[in-house]
Amino acid sequence: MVAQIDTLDRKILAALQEDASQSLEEIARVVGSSKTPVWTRIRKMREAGIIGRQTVLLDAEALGLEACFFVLVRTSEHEAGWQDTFLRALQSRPEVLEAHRLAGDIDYILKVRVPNARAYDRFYQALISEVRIHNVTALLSMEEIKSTTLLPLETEAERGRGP
Amino acid sequence: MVAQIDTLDRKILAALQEDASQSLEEIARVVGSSKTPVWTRIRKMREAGIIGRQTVLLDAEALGLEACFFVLVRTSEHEAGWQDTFLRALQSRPEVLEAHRLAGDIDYILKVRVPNARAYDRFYQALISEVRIHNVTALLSMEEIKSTTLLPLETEAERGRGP
DNA sequence: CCTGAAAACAGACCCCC
DNA sequence: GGGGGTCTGTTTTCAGG
Repeated sequence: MVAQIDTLDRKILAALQEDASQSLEEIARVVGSSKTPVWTRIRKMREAGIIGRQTVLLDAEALGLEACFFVLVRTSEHEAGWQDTFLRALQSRPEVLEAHRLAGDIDYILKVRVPNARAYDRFYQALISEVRIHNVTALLSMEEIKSTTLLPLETEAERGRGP
Repeated sequence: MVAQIDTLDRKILAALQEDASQSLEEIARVVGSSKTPVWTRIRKMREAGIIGRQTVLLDAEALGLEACFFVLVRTSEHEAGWQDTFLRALQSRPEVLEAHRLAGDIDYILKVRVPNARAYDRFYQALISEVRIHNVTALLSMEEIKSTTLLPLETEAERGRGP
C-alpha cells in the first residue's frame, strides 16, 4: 500500500520531520508554496496515515535510561497461542521500544531501554517467566552512534533507480 | 549527567511525548497545573536538551520503504582512523536509522530502512567498498511488532526500586 | 513559584482565481 | 488545485501576589 505522493508532498514531509514546530507559513516558504495548499496536503496525509504521531524526542540518558540492549530471541514454539502471549508481553512493557519478527534462525529482535543492567535483568527474568523462550542473546550498546526518526525521503530523481 | 526532574516535569514530558500538538492549556490541565509554569518548565527542559527535536512520525511502508534490516557488524580493525571513516559513512547515509557500538564479539549493530532487498544490497556493497569490514550478518524484519519513541518515564514511586 | 491579563502570532476556514 | 485575507484560538511575555 504505497501512497501516491508527489514532490511537493515529499518536501512538506521532509520539512515536518525536520521540525514539526515550524509554522505553516514557514513550511510553505521553504517548499515554495503557500499556506492553503500546504495545509490541505498535510491534512490529507494525516487522514491517510502517512503522517502519524506528532511528538518530541527526549534525551534518554538525561532521564536516567542509561542502558540500551538489543535482544536476539530464538524460540522453539511456533504456535499462534504462544506468539500471542509473547506479543502481548512485548506490547505491555514500556521498556521495549522496538520489536521485530525476523526471517532466518533468529526469530525476534527487541530494542530495550532501561536505567541499568540490573533493570535489564529484572525485565529479562520477568519476560522468561511469562513466556517460554528457547535462547536469548543480549547485545549491550556501549555508544549510540546514530539514532534518527528521519526517514530517507527519496526524490523523484532517485526513485528512477529502483526496480 | 542525569537531570534534576520532578514529578510535574515527568508528567509534562509524558504528555508531550504522547502528543506534542496539544495546546499548553490542555497539557496544563492534564498535569494539574496552569499555563505559565508548564511553559517555563518546557522552555528550561528544552534549553537543558532533555527535550529535543519536535517531529512527526511517518509511515515508512506508505512511503515505499518496505524493507527493514538489522545489520550485525564484526570488524578486525580497531584503530581510530578506521572507526572515524566507518562513523562518517554511517552518519552520511540516511537509510541508516540507528547505529550502536556494542560490547562483546559483535562490534556494531545498524538499523537500515530501504525500499527493498535490492536497495539493501546497493547500500551493503557501497558500505563495504568504503570501509573494510570483517563479517556482516543481516537480519531481515518480516514484521514490525512494536515501534515507539515513547521512553518509559518512571514515576517517583518506581524510582525507589532502582539501586 | 504561581496567577491572570495582554500582546504577538499562527492555524483553520472562507471566497476568489 | 493554488493564492490571499480574516477570525479565532494559542503561544509567549510581563506585571503583580
